Amino acid sequence: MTMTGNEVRKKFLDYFQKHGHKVVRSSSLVPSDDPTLLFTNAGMVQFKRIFIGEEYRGYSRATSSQKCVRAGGKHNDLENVGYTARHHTFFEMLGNFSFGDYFKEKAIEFGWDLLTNGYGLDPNKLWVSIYLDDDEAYDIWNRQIGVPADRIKRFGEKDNFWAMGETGPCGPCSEIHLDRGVSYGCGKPDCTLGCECDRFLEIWNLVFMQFNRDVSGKMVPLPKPSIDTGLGLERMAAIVQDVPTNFDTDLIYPIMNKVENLSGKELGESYETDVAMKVIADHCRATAFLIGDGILPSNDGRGYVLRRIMRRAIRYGRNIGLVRPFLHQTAEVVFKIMKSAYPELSDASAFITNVVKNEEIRFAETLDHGLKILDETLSEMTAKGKTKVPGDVIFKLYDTYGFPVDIIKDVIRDNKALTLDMQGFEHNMQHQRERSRSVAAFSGVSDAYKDLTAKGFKSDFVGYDQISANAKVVLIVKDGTVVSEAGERDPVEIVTDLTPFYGEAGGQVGDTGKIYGNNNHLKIDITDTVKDPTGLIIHKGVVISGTVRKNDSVCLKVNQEKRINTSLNHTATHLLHAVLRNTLGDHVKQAGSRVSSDRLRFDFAHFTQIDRETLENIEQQVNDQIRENIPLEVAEMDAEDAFKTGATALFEEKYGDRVRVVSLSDFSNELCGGTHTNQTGNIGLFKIISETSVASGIRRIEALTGKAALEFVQRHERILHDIALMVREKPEALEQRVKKMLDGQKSLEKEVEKLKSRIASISAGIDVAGDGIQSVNGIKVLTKRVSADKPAALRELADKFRDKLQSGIVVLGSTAGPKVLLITVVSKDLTGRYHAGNIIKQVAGYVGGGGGGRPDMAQAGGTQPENLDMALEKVPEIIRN
RNA sequence: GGGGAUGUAGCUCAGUUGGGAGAGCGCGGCGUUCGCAACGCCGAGGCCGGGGGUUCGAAUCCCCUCAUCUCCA
Repeated sequence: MTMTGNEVRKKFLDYFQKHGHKVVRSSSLVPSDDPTLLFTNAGMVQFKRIFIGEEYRGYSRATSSQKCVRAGGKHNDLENVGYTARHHTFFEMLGNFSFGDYFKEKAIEFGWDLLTNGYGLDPNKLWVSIYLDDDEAYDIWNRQIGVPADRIKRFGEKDNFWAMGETGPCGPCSEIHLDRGVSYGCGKPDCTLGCECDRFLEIWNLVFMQFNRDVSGKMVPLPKPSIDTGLGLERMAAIVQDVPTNFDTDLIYPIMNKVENLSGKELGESYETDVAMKVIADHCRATAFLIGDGILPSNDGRGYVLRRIMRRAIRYGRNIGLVRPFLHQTAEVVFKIMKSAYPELSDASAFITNVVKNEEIRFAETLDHGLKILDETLSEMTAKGKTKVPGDVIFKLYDTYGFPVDIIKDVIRDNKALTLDMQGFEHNMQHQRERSRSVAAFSGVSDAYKDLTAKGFKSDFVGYDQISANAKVVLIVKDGTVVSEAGERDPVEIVTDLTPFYGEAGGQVGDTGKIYGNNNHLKIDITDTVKDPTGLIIHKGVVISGTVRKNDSVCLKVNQEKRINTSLNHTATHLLHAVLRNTLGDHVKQAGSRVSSDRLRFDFAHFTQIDRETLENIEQQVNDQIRENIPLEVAEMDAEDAFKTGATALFEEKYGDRVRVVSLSDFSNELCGGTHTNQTGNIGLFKIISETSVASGIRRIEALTGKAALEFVQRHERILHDIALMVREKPEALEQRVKKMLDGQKSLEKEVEKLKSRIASISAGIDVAGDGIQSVNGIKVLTKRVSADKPAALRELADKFRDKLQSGIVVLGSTAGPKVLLITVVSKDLTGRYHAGNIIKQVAGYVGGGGGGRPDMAQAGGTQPENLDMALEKVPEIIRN
């Protein structure tokens, strides 16, 4: 009986649930409270704060199957994928966790029991590694479990000691390995556990967290040792299904199958084909899940890593003849495989497919453009007889145009005469890396709050149905440190046991207001309220009068007007979100929002600009719902239940076990912790004020509600009214009127230009009666002062004179305000002997300017109008020389 | 966060130490044709992304800004 990958996952979670573990949903691939980490890369990431004592949850045993991505950042497996049996950018990590509950003994027991009895592995094929001096673990393995001494190996810090970072919790670990038999091995006589070959497969890592390493490197025993384990799902599936690589399991193989169909190639055909198929299979899993978690391809941060993964897959696709967009098709196989474990992924399939296809098209454009530039560069080189493509040229193609180096290599491969200066390229890359290295500053939770959060303290938010409340001051922080009291003009951060103040979260800004105490002798002005990742609500403000002390009883009052306006905007945001999905399609995903008292901003995934008509339609629909005066309903329920009801959830939000679902009839249904108005009618009016782009594939709508919306409309109406008055026309007819005026203006401008040049011609005496013409060196030379206000007018005149002269030189001058305009035209037959530019330079010298131009036409100017006549008189002399 | 590139006609793009804004496709008219395609002739269409500066003069040089593409972290 073989187990499917989904069954392997289920068996693991069921086993630990049976043993008192809480089954926890996989957290998002975007770590919710750790900006230093690019992606969730291990099962313990979502429990990190619990391990270091900054957070407390209602359970001490947990188990999960965690989505993980290792690409970019510290753990980067990207370049290895495709060439090995087990490297992935995306994988699932099964794990069981103990937070100060059981320790080594139980962890080892569970692990062994599940592997041998649960998954049915042969105990005689299992090997164990432990940390050098961890005799405790040795005893458990050897005496209690009964693993013979010759199958227990001790390894050093590199292999069997785990640490979260330079400092923090750490401890020895123990790994369970499987001997797959000599057929997988290298065949060397000394082949044993630890050998580089494929015979021994590491399957399960049990981490015994028992120390805390401080900055000096000293290791202090933790009060409550913990357990963190990790078992790769794909690897386990490969073992259970008895297949050589993870790629052969039912979790991944169907994707490669699809690639075979699309490309017409077959696995096993050649090494290159196999690599390409593995790369595509792996990368489209990562792609699907990353986009599913709200990341979009972009040019920095997480989005950039996603783009690199996608483009790598596309590149390998080209190697097996997949030149048309294909990645979105293979991604559909991922939805199918993962549907039972991750239903939300296939729910978002239309959106994900769209994003992928869009990126494929974009990359194709980049490649086309790059190929064109590459061709030009290469033909230029061969023309000059060069054979080595310089490193900086390769770098420029890559850096500026995003043209992949391997494709340059492909092109060169066909052209044997050329070589690439890869060393020079690497040198440039290195330089770029050094130049752009910058510290990613992360202002985490201040140390001042750690003691409080470690106790599991959470501020009690009572602001959903009241805007003032009495409470006790629990913590006062001044300049980042805990203080027992704060006086007048002190900037403070205050935590109370309960509060009606909403802390900034989910796009809604924090409340402002006042805190009173001590019979109103104490007054604190609160300018912002934030919510830290563990649930503390922190009031930020300044003490206006009196002194605030710890344990004081105070009264907190939220600024009512701002709160109400914010609530209106928040409810309107939900309406807008629902209308957008109904109107534009299910691919519309919220990508961010900001709800404040004076406006609302909503960012969402959509590929094109929304035309005027649709926008108006959206605005109308939102207002329709407002007039329906729908009562707002709020329900608290288990997160699992909420997802089942199909409530819209955001990717980046971290949801607890209990969630709040905000519904407006059956029109809108969203997970939301924000404050709302209780009837949609309160919103009054909803008015969109702009629709713009924020990033590729993301649009932003800004809108107003209530009074602000009305004021906006009135302001615009007033402007319209004033303009109508100005042009004496009804507002309804303004458009026609203004268009007519603009058209009229344009034709008038043209008419003026025409007339000006006619006047200039006439006043210049264009018929060349001999007036002003001299013979110099046997050439007809015309110098004349004319009136022209622009260089173009002067040019036109000069051309006319030249045409009349047929052969000769024309020098014209004019004054325009404080400046002088000059022009010289030499007829074509004389350009060999006279250069207009040289002549004009000398003439311009007399009027305090300079100039130049082509041999047959040159322009100049100057700043001394009083010298113009004198300058023109000098012309014959200049030409003579 | 730090670099590089691009922005010119409806579209794709030229524009060479700063000196008359262009081509191809598309569009309109006329001609050829029974009609269409094709072809020929003529024509309309541009704050050269926006703002500031240097200069007698800026699509071109400098600074700022916006948008798009791209690399690195």
